[in-house]
Amino acid sequence: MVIDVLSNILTDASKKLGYEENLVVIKSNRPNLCDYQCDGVFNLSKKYHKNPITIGEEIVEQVKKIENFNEYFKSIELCKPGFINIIISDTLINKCLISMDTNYKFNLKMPNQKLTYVIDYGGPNVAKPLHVGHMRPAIVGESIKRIINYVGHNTISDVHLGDIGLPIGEIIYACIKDNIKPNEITLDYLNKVYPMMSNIIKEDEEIKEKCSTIIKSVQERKDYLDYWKKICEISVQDIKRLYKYLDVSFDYWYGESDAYDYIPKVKQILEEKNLLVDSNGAKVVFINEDLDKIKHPPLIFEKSNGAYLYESSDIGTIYQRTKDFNPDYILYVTDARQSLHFTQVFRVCEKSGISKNAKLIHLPHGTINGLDGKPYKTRSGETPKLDNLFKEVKEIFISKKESNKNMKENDINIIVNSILKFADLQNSRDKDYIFDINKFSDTQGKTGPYILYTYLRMNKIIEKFSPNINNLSNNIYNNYDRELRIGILDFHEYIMSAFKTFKPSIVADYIYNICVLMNSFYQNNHISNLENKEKLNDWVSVINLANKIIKEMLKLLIIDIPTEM
RNA sequence: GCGCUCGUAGCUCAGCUGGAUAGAGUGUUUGGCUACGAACCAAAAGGUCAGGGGUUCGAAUCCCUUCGAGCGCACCA
Repeated sequence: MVIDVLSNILTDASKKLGYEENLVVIKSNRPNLCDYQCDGVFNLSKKYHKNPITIGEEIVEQVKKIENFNEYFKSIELCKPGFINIIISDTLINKCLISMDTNYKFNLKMPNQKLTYVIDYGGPNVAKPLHVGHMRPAIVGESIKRIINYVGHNTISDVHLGDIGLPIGEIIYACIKDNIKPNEITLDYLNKVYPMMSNIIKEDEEIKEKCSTIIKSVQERKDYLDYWKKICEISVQDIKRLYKYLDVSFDYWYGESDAYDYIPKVKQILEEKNLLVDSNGAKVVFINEDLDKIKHPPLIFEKSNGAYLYESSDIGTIYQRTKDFNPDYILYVTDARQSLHFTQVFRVCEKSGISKNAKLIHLPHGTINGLDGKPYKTRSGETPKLDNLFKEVKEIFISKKESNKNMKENDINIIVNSILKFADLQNSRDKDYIFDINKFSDTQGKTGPYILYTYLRMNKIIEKFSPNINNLSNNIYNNYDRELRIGILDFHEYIMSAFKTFKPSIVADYIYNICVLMNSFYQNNHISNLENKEKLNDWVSVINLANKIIKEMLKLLIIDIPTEM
């Protein structure tokens, strides 16, 4: 908002001087010198073969000539090699604050055209119990979905269950061997049997072949369907329970199995386009383009035994999504290790026209590793379960303070959620990280509880005085005050940047910055016993606006606010 | 072998479409609750941005290269 205003003023000034280039203003990286800076003079200097100091001074002089200069600027000057340093006026700051507080979504500009984003995240396999590694794609995906919605676009979310792969075959095999009937299957049994089968299969090719045959009959809807349905039912129930705890929700609970209905159609399209090639008995699609510098391996569409793989079902899913939803984008939030897979799938869809107008984007997230730096593996059987994680963090939190023992159950759950989510979402989504229970139960410093604590302590004052932003005066009283007000104005850049990069960590950064500024302001200015009523209303209004923003931004990180803590 | 990702403070990480003196948290040291919530605030110390070269007015950021780490490469998902 402020950045746009300033950029426009500077660009206008340079155009008046005959320079054809947009000047971009950014937040200052030398806050002791100025609020905002413009580095564009160097480009102009190169383009017009003039000394940057000369050009910079021309532009500064031109800006000083504008009408109402004082409404926008406290000062503008050229520094050393050619930076334009800007200190904005208190009037501008306060005007922006009022317009943020009184407009929809803090005066965030809504897009001219509403686009549709299909977003695929979560993707748990119904055969395997949820472990701590499943939390990441779930909350990263959910957060990205909420950010896209917030900036004004449509989203359609699909959990895309892994419900028809080899692991299910393994479980059905085990059921038959253990003489367990479909209605006798329990969650405990499922949790136990998969790691066991997984180990057996590694050693025994013959059993693996049998499991493979079983799942093929399921894929063809020929046999074992009662087992399959029961396993899915039990597992999905538990997955829903855990997602509910995380407040992660989906518009569709489709699975890979739903894509199987579209595989014949997809196969037909690929055949018509002559893309399907026989290779060692399997049917594959070669995806290399002439211009490629690197060789991509072909995608296997159909196994030599006639069964399909998740490559095939993913293509089927894209066919279904473009047909049913006609999206502008399809986003996949999955582990970074799948990036080759998606390169292959996307290329096949683009080559064959199956993806229509939809842009296909893989948003990889890093792997969650154990303390040894290696990814958790379900098959080892040692992976910490999600349930245990919740329980452990909760216990640690309660033990932190005597008074925590008396907190309401719901408040504790909210805070535990904030601990987990803020710890996770403040990391760049595409980097691996080491899962450390101590890190995940921290309540001091850059953590969820710090944010919530800040919000609640500010809220006490706000409730006491019911501020009115429309009566905001033109004054700013000290540096703590000014830094807070300017910090709030960063809102639009942060939210748009989070949207453009699909990175929740940028939202987390903004929230944290505001909280730091508020705490600093709070601790260095005493508010509630001010005798100057105008000053009192000014300060409480600013805090109130900040708190309103924090509340909405926390929603984007799937974090609620407790009644007390 | 081919490819992808990465290497920033003791530890965990921001910053990467190039900008001025590289930032947080944590840990360490110190100060602050008879003023609105100390899960807080104020301050100090802590860096050859893995090494080397290049591009340029300017490089943690872009290019090349060496070293180191992780991951992926045909019928698992």
